[in-house]
Amino acid sequence: MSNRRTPSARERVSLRAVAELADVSVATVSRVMSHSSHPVAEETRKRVLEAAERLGFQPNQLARALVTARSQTVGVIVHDISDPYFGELVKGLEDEIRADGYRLFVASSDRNPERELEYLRAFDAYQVDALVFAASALEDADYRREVETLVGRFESRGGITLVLSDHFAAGHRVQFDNRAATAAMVDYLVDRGHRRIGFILGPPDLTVSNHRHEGFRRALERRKLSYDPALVAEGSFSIEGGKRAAMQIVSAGEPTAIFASNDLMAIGAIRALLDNGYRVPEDVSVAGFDDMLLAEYAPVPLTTVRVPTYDIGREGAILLRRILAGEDVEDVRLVGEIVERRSVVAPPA
Amino acid sequence: MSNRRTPSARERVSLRAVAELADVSVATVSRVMSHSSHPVAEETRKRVLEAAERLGFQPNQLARALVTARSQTVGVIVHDISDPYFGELVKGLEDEIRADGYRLFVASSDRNPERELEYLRAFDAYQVDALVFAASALEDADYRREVETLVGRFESRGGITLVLSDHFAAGHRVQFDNRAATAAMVDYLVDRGHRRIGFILGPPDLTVSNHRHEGFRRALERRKLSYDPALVAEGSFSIEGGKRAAMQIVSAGEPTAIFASNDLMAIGAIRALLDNGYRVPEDVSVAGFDDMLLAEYAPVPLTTVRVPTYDIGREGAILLRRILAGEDVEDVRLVGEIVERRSVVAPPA
DNA sequence: CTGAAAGCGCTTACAG
DNA sequence: CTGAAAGCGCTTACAG
Repeated sequence: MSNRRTPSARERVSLRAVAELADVSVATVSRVMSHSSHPVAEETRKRVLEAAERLGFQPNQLARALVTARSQTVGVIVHDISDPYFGELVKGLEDEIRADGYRLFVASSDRNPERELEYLRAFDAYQVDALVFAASALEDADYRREVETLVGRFESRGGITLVLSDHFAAGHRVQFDNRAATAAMVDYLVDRGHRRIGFILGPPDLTVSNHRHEGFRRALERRKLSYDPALVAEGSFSIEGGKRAAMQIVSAGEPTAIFASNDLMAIGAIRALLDNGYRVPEDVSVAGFDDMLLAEYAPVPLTTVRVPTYDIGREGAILLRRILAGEDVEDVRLVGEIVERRSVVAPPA
Repeated sequence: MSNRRTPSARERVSLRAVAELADVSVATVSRVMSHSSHPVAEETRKRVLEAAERLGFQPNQLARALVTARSQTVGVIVHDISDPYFGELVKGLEDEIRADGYRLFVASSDRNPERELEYLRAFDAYQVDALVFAASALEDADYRREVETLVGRFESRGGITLVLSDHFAAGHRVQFDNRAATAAMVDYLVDRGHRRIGFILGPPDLTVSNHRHEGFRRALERRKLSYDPALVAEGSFSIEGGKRAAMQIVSAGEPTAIFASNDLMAIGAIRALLDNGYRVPEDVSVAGFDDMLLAEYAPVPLTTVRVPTYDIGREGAILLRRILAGEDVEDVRLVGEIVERRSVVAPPA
């Protein structure tokens, strides 16, 4: 009488249990639970539903995915999920794709090629229906080669790939022209009278950093301003990096404005400048890039380039839905705009 | 000669293909690919590995999970992945659990009971090995009942549940005492001479909001200060909410300090106060809660309660690893501390 | 409208 | 050390 059944017995309620209780075949249960178009008598359907309810039946998606070859999952690669840029993008993606029944794997590469590749392989192994590159490409030859063959295999299996960043991977894309947006901010600064403009670079091994850098150089050229290496420093897209880079530029180059290629670095720059006795924007103007949620609440409200992060995610999800529905789609192009706040004014006389 | 094989043919490389190429059974291939302890001759292993390499074989995790009843995935529920609080927590979790081969599903409930339940059911359907409640419980009777039965079913199936927030769900937990930490900040304020302290509440349907509110009331009581409803307003854990609440409190209650129950609201409060001609902290002090990355870079560097968000995630992952390894574990307790910056001083004379 | 059966891609006793 | 076979929990032609 004792021990016939341990209390910790793993009870997995399967189609079969429901079928037995409802006294029908598993095929029939499957049809009603998966909302198949195959006809089922109303009375039968009711019995099945009741049995499923009573047993607390939850169809096993792994089994379903295995046979249908559709997992209803998507894998998204970000650099760092604690970076608000990626949080907002993923939120946009999730908000839009949720209703279609897709679930998200999210993975932070930490800009480490090995790590990103490991995640890409894992996503492939989990048979995600789509691979999303929310993170910029890394500039590394081995990485490039590996990504190309992985994505190639993935697509030959019927997977779809979506690029939401400056990444070389072949696939559908939501484009944001980082070069043009960077150049637009340089124009804005020059138009206000700045001639000595410092620039804080992102990590050099990121494609997006290089694109923004190119935008900066080209705009300078177009405006007949020379590119002075003393005015350029690396800030690794972080607050601390922004602080260091700003102090370096200010002590070596006497800029009237500093343009940080993301908001985190701009915020660091403002803080460092303020703490070292510079007035912002009176002594030196500071501009950012991204317009993250908190840009408005920086030590000085930040004038920056708005990247529609949430919408990039959202438009990506819309694209995905249409592709999965078999539609022919075109890439989407999103543009930036300059948000004027208080961190930029004309240079001191 | 044409059309024998469309270029888009879905080529899924399976164990069987590798077995054929290596001229062994699928059992043998399985053993080498899954690093089984079952012995395989060195020469055979080599042949299998080569064949797998040549074909670009990637084991199908869905199939593996189906038979082993271990998916190597965990599902985490947050309120909003674009909120840095959750981003940091998820990062801590991911950084630590990654090496064990676990992958993360992440889902934002938007504090909507239906939505959270939908995600919980989905995670169950995907056979996650663990369910992680990173988000506080919602105060809703139906929600409570449903969560309890879902979690019950999940655990009876052998799933493990991990609670990293103020949530009633039964399971292993990493605890942070929100009541005590809130009370500590009240003590800090009172010790500096404040008697009229405003309080900005989080959303009332969140357990964590209520716990912080309780901490506030109790500390007041302990310090023999009365609870004045004119000094309390709701701010929904958002910047905008913090702005509104701060102005409401300041115009109705003449506080010398405002304690916002999260940093986002504190930042909103500071900005609103500043923009309305109040000096912070000279006219009114402002304290926050969380110590998010950007708290130091608020319009006035924020004095706040540090919640070890990243570590909560990290400790959760460590707990998870030990549980999955079959160890007996105890809940973890993490404590807050007050981080003094520039937004709090003694009240004006 | 219903069901028996094959099969998705793996793992794992069991036998040799 | 190797393999044949059953089975994980589903779906889906196929037959009736």
